[in-house]
Amino acid sequence: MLDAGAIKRSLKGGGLRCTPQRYAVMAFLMEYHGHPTAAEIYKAVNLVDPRSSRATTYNNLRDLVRAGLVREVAVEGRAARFDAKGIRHHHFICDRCGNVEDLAWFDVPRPASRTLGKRVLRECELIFRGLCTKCAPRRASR
Amino acid sequence: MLDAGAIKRSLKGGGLRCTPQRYAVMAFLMEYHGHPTAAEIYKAVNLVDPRSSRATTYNNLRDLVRAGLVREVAVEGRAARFDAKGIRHHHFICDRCGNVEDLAWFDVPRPASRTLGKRVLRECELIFRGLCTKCAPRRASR
DNA sequence: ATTTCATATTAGATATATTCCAGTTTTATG
DNA sequence: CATAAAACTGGAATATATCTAATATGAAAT
Ligand SMILES: [Mn+2]
Ligand SMILES: [Mn+2]
Ligand SMILES: [Zn+2]
Ligand SMILES: [Zn+2]
Repeated sequence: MLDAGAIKRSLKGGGLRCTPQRYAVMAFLMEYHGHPTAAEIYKAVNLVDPRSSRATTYNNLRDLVRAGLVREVAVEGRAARFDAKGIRHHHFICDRCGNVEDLAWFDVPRPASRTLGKRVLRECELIFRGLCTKCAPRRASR
Repeated sequence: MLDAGAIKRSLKGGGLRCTPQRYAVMAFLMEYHGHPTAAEIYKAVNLVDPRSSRATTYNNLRDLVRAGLVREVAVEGRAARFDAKGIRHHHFICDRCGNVEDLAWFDVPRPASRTLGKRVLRECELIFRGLCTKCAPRRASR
């Protein structure tokens, strides 16, 4: 479905104006199941009107990440990838093709408060690495 | 101390020739306690002879990561950072200054093999985020 | 409905990070 | 020492992301 009112409200909640360009980025991330790069998002939202510039796409992604609505996943050597922070989940990143996949959430033990010291903990991110379903067999058979 | 023979052996073990440039990168990462960028490593190893080119520094870091001797930490929007894979540990990355800090290792539960499916799991990486000791107080008092 | 202005958008330039290239040098082996 | 695979080099090229400054717009207040 994709409730337009809900998106609008969540933008407002994050202190962000609801502009067509920003709405388009958020809506795209919410309905697209995957982890697109900024370039892919830019392209996708521009398939439909109105046109959004590259700078605006980057600006909006930055703002949405700051507002806690979107997560940015840094992948070594490649462009950053994004997903809407819907249900909590972990990630699996393929060594070979770089694909980012969702894994069901499970709780992660926090570090002992002694080891944290004066640091302020906001969140934790658990990334599993290896070969994805598509890459695993061909690597094994080589 | 930094055992030259040990470094040489670990390079050979990873199927890598021991060249002065590659040795310098590995030795630097082993004695330096921190998470330098490729540019910082390039600069550091060139303070002493022999001179290493930028391309070679990148090539060697890539090879060392592939050989499992070095870990690459991707930080969103910034240059990748590297550390020698000595003792297992987790990372804490500061939201504000981007600094990467080591946290004592503790075991992380693996995802159920049912959820992994045909994926081949190699390792897991746990990253904690928030404000580092230096950034925490000033943010709190603002 | 109109005014207002902080916020957002734009195209293009710029900055930063990383990889590629093709010719030369070096390492490790026998 | 001869050999061949691997590694090195500087510079060009590519990829990614941010900046700039002029213009436009959302939404709150009238
Ligand atoms: Mn995800
Ligand atoms: Mn580390
Ligand atoms: Zn894959
Ligand atoms: Zn900090």
